[in-house]
Amino acid sequence: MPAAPKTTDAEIVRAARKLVEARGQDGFSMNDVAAAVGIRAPSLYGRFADRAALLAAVELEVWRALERAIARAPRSPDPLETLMAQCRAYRAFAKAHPESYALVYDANAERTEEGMRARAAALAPTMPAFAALVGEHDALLAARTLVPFLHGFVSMDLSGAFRLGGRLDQAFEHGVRTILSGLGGIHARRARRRG
Amino acid sequence: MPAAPKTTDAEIVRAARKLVEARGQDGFSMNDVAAAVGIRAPSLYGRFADRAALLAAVELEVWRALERAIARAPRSPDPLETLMAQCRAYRAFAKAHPESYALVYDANAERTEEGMRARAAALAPTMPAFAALVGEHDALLAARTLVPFLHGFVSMDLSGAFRLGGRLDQAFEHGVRTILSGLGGIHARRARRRG
DNA sequence: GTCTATATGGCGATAGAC
DNA sequence: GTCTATCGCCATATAGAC
Repeated sequence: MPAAPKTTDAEIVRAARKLVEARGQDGFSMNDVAAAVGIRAPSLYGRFADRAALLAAVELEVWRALERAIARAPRSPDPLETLMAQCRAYRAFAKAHPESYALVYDANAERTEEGMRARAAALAPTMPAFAALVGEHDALLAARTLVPFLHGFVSMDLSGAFRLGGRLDQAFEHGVRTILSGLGGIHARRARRRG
Repeated sequence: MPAAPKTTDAEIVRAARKLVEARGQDGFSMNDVAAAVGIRAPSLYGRFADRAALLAAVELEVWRALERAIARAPRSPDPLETLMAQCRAYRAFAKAHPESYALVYDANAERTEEGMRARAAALAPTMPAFAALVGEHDALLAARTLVPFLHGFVSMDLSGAFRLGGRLDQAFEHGVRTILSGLGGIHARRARRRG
């Protein structure tokens, strides 16, 4: 009779994510994770191939959490206000879970197809507002301008690159509005050209 | 009579940077650095307090290299074209030295006053073009919108977040132009209001 | 300033019993 | 599925001689 399970994969991933958020993706060992769920390190290898596989599972959880955070942002009849609220939700998530956020954008992580899909899904809730603002035709292009700004802003913030003090919020709002304004202008010109 | 120096601090930093670029900031040990300059690991501690101090010295070198890369970008009578060229230089630098770039924006690194100054200096060569485009008064605000986009774009690129293939260059140019257009629009409106 | 020697301890991962 | 035991490795950092 085989040994009875003392835990579940989900609980292990949850524990690993907690450790990542507390001390960073290099700040925990397989031993730590095992101890957190009441088993020994070697037992983890029966469930996850290696440390990288466990970390990849954590990454998926983080993308899903970000997706929920964006989806929960308040909607408005004005797509611009909806997008602003979603941008704020994005930034708030990164500020609340800086290590998780750093994990999913780590340049040295191996890119899995599943991870890429989870990332796209996380940003999907913004697409209707983009479409309403600049039209279906330019929605993707618009996202490809605004999202890098979002990521850049929060990641510069997390890395301590800003010295703006209380004006950070203003700078963020200003940046988002500037970009949406630029997008709107281009959209208007294109629409005129298209007649 | 004390032992003669076999190397210099500058050579050590250069070797460390080469190792960072080859294998990432966690991909080398004090032993590796020492071996690369022909000494033993313990000898490094006579020159740098610890590993973090050596890494901080590498960071300074990277900022200076980025500054040179931006300063070398071709200028044009049109500030918009000057800024485009500087943005391309920024992106090219990050693509050419991805691990160095990741190092200087690492969220977990300790922020030194010297590092912050080096970062500001690296971006200083863009300020005249910003001022020419949107006026002295809005130059800083403009940089605080465009630079996060730059950083976000290249860092998403480096982390494999894009699946655009050859259209990456287009997306980059489009993003920069959209932002500059948004900035220009806001500047024009403000100038009208001011008088 | 550099050396040898070493303290000290962690890590990921595997073997094989139960 | 979990365990104990262990391999094999490499790390940062210090002590003290030259």
